Amino acid sequence: MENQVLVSAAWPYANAYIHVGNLTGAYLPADIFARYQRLKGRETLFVSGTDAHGTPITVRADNENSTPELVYKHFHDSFLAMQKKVGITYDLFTSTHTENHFKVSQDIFLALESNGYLYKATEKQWYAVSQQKFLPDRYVEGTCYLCGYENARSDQCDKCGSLLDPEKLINPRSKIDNSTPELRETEHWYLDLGALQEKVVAFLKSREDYWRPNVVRQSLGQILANDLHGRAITRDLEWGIPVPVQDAVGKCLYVWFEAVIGYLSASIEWAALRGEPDAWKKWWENQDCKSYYFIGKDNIPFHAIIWPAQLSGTGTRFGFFFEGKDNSPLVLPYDVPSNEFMNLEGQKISGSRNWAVYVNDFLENYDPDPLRYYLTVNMPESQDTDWDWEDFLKRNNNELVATWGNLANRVISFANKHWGEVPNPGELEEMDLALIETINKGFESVGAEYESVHLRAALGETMRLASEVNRYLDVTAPWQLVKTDKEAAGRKIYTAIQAINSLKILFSPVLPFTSQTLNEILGFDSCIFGEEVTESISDALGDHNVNRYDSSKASGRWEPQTVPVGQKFGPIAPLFKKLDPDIVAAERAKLG
RNA sequence: GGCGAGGUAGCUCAGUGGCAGAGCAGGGGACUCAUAAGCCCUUUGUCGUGGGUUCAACUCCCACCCUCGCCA
Repeated sequence: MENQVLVSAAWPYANAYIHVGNLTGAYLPADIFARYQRLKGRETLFVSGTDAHGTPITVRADNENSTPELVYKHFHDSFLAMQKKVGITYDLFTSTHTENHFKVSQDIFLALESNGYLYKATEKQWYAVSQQKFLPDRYVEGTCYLCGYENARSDQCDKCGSLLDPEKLINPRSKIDNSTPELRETEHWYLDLGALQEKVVAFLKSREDYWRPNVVRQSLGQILANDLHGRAITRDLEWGIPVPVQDAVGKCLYVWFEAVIGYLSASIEWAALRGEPDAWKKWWENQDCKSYYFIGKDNIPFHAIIWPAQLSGTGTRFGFFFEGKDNSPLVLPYDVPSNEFMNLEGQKISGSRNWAVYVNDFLENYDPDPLRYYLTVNMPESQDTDWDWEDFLKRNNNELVATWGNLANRVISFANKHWGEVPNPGELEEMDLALIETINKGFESVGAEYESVHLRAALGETMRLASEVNRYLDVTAPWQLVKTDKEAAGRKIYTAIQAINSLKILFSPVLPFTSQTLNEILGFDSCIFGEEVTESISDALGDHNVNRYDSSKASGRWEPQTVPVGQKFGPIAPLFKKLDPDIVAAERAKLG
């Protein structure tokens, strides 16, 4: 079986904090999937980073009297902190504002150009004479030529919702100094998507049978209905990656073009940081490697159409520019398991209306595993779902605490009270062997769900197995047996402990923190997973902080587990907290 | 306007050409190791609307309505 798996998650944009919808849309499913792959023993590379460039960041910097670099770093650092707290274990989480990413992006540009997939064209853009520079569309406001709204952006009217042709805007004015801009011609590079259409369609069709229908059907339908057309990949901007051509003064790569290249550049940076600069090729030049892109539905066209087009168009020329010799073709996405959206209390999540639950805020008051549990059990895998505080409370108290946390607690407390260690079972009986067999089979049944990226189903199956153990206890009633036949009672408790010990691994992709706690309660000093570490890296662009996954102590394996007879327990404590119903009203009051 | 997703139990959501499902909520019961948790039993549905294909449609086809997204 193939052994390399590339797991990647969408690159968060550096002008907003991460909320629960972002987390469940892309970062959490990617992490759960990566953890599962690591437990399976596959060589897993899980990368992402901050999307640092583009106009919205420049706008924010101007509004805050700051600089784009400071704005991006502020949010980037908040992402790094969030990831550690909620347990998103990237092998590398970097940013697009690195020397490495600049070079890789520029080399992809050059490779596409060398293969004939770029062309130049002239268009008209608003130019601020007062500042002697071109203005991005959203820097220009004026009167909407469709509805007459006076504060429309040049590319979109917020009043009537229409996308606008910037050139037709009435009474244009610069948002910077209210001066009147003029239209000037400017030359830009275009990616010739039309010439790549055939490759993209073939790519999508070859994956049609196993991709989620909302991803592949929309993409194919869109292309077949409208055909792909050339798309500008450069802008007149200062904050971004310079176009690697002599006469391209003041021009940068458009963010949509360079951000997706981050998947490749982050893999290359990861290899370099590891001291094995060619190691990334095991994932990118190895056609047996399966690459998964976890994204929200807003990102589907970029990952299902444009990124495959960029990779196809690059062919073997990237290596030529990057290191002086042609590369083997780069691996196209194996799957793009896009999620839909999570709403909040029935309404769309919106930062500007304060209708959001931010991950960092949530973790001030609650633990990460209950968050991961609720977001997984309610993950928008096939349609939009809703975050509802009352539902969160109930699922925490009635499912996570009651079924799984209580199971672990009741068994271990009972064992500790009567034996003070894992009891000797004597000879196991049919019922005991049957339970162990049921749980052991879980590594296949739950694993099968993970293999096909059905995370909700995987968790549901795991919970069902936990219920099996609760049922076993109820039937065997060791609390009665212990009064008459202590060895028989020990046999039941020994069996339940073995089951719980395996469930610890089965739950661990979703609940890594409490699985580790349980590991220690059961008397082990090993670590199931590695650890996320923040480091500062210096390059020609300055410093950037990254998160890296240190797997040196990770020893968890996706296989049936055994606790030795006589093993002493660690400090015993409940895995989860039961929450007070009052939090529902309190949390709802914070919204809006 | 074009493309696509969704409309299933009070709630959140699975599912499928062959007797409508899970969890939660509601009702009843036996137990007591455990975070008053767990276990057993149990009620509820015009499967968006109207047609069609079929021995059989929630499922396939057509039209329509509603919600959401993408593109123009």
